[in-house]
Amino acid sequence: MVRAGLTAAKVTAAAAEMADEAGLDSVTVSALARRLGVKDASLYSHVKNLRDLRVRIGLLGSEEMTDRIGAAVAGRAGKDALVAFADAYRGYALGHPGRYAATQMRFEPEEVAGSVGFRRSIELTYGMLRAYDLAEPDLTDAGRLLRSTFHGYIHLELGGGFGHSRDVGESWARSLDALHRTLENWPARETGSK
Amino acid sequence: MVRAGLTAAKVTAAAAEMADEAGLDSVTVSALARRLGVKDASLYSHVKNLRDLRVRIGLLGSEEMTDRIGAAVAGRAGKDALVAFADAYRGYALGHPGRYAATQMRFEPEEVAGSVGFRRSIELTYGMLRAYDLAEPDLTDAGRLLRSTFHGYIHLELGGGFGHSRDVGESWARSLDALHRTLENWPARETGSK
DNA sequence: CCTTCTTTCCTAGGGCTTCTAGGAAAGAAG
DNA sequence: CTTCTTTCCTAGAAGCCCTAGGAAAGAAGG
Repeated sequence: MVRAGLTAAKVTAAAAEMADEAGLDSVTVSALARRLGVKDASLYSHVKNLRDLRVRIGLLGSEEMTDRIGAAVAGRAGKDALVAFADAYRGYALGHPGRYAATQMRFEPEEVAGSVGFRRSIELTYGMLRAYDLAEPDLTDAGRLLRSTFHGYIHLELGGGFGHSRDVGESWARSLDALHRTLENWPARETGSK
Repeated sequence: MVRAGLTAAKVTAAAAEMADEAGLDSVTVSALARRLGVKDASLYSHVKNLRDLRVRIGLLGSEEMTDRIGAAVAGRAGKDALVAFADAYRGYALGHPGRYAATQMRFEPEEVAGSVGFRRSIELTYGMLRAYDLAEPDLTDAGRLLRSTFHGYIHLELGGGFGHSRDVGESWARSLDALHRTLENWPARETGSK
């Protein structure tokens, strides 16, 4: 019997490739076993179940993604940092759609407990926002707006939700421009203005 | 043999309820058959397959949602219209998370061909943006930014992506305020400003 | 009323999936 | 060379999607 020499990390890496190629939903235990030249049951030595497999893809993706974003924003501030953050975010998501989708699962607290990706993601966001000189709760509100916009854009773009007429990259750049101005002129509390 | 008296519409309605209660992924042919007191195979007289069932939920959702949004924005303009649109959007999505998720599927052209929901959704968006006096391609860019933000916000909120500290409704209201200002002061082309 | 047609629902079954139990053998550790 | 751990296996239960072919309920027509 020639062994395949699998480990949890190798299994996860193969699953992540599959996810990017064919979509997260098509990552199944049996399809992955076929790809690895192994029987279904053998994978259960490395991974608890299907859910666990997908969670591992998500944790891997969040770490890779925050690595890239961290490198992109290093030494930048203000609009430079915003654009670098956003482009690294979008670039990773478009290049690794399956991994990205896995980062958006609804995780249980114990599933993300030992992972650094998600914590670092929050730190990076707040670090980038520092230049805009906001105080809580505006900081939280602005962070939520940014995350929502980034995620929503990518989700719609990956889902084919945008028509083909106008280049999405250009729309994206213009939206970042608009967001930068929004952050610079963040509305004061209790604005009565219309 | 006592008949259940099913039709495609009744099957879809039951499926939509299931989706809202337990998530779109848990809408399966066999689970739906159990709920309706019928054998799996019987549902295939009303629905082509699982995909078709979920598409029907999405089309139903898009029509219900645009009905609500249309009623909300009627007679309003400017920021009033924006807030009415956004609140109706968020209200429907939070109240019907399964239906909403189904509206975000990747549809094939022939699947949405006979449906009015998606077309009306575009019309409503452009109608609401009319007050901001934008010309193409700014109109498209602004529309994409709005859709992304709305969808991203709801997706993160439904996915438990926001912490519990700050009230999401308040963040939402502040973000709408910020978006309104963004639309009012939409950046001119080729801004060199930082 | 009685025949015919259409639609709804059924049984039976194939094929794919997840996952468990229990065992064999490869490779590491003593 | 023996012992232990880990990897991988076979076997099988249970659930899912979907098709084929048939029965019966209800509608439509004579």
